[in-house]
Amino acid sequence: MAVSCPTQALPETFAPEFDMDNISLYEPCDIKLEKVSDCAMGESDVSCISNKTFMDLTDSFDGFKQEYACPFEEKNMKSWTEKHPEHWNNNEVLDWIYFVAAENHLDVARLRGENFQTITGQKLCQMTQQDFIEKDQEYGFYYFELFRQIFNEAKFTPPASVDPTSSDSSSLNFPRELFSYPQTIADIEVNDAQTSEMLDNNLDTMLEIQDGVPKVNIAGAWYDFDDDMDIQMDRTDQGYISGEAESECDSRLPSQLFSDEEAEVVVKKEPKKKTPSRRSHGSTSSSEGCESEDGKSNRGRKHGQCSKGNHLWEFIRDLLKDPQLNPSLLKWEDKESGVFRFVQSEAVAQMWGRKKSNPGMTYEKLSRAMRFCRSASYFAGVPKNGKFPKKLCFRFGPKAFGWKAE
DNA sequence: GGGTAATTTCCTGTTT
DNA sequence: AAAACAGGAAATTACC
Repeated sequence: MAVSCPTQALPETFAPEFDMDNISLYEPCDIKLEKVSDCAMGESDVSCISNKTFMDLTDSFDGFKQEYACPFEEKNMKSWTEKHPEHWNNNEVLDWIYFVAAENHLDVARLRGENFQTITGQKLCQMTQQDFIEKDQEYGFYYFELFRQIFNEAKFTPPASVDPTSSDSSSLNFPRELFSYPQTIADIEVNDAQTSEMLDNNLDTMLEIQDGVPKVNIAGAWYDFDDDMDIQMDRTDQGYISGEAESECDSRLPSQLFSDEEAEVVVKKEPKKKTPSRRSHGSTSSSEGCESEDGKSNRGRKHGQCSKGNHLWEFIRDLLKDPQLNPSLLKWEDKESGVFRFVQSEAVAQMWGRKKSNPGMTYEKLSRAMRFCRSASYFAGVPKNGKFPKKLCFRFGPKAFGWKAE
């Protein structure tokens, strides 16, 4: 790969600190369209940023629209594609990190996604190249460049310019080249030989289109990749909100929380106080404070999160069998007895979430599912003989198979 | 439509 | 103190 010296010095940071008070997320329809790229990153001012509330996703994605027409028409898009990166919450940042990794065939075993776990979009905007590299020595530079591109080149338009009833629903499709690398990795002006070598090495084929369906390869098994694109969001749901409005129920994505109709109301509302105790055993009270608009609880699996024959223990087994992921992501503690340990627990959870079309997946939830699998004998208790770490360790149980076989 | 399996989500309390 | 563990409860979807 050709490595060229930067022709232009990168800005120290993406942008100066923004004055959030001046950033209006719900501008009226007569806002004029303005390209973010018109104001160079690093010298941007608030007036330049403040009008950009919604990515203009209408142009230059015909190929992408065709390729992903079905998933996007029937299903939904990721909430981070609907906001300026500055407004991403930490879940959206993490979702973007892993989306980019999948799109660009990065080696997730070496990606330190968990280091971005608490980073919000606003924080990301303020991070220097060095900050990115500190978060992820291998891919930090790459993500820095990518994020800078998104920030500089993303185009925004006010929400009203997108008609939710329009038959051209594909206009909501996100600009793939803004979130994956546009042409080739070589386009990044890499001045670090190690980084460039690393990027070269990570273009192994993990993603393929099979029968028109994108598939990702984990441990030799192909998993549907179109599922990864699913977000539980209504077609008409174009919510894009400020971070402050997201506190009603942390686990729900903003896009799941707000429809067009309710968005305006919600942002005016006082943030709902959390009920002190929700451990009521009554039949209806358990979901108070966290109900969707139809009054139903947010609990339980959403559409598209079905198992489809791919169970959690199988997914874990397949990860362990993948030399690219084992031992970086998770590793055997004692293969003979089936004891393994999560090395990057949140990264595994993110991968599981991607597989299940569930961007809200966390290690906490994954581990709860693991404990259910344990009670169902797919996993078993780890021997408490002091031989194994007390945390993040699990063991395959009598109902699991195929983990020992080569 | 009912029952069941396999989660997902949320929670409180405990242990490391 | 924070992270991880434990497990109850309720909810959902897929499948039989």
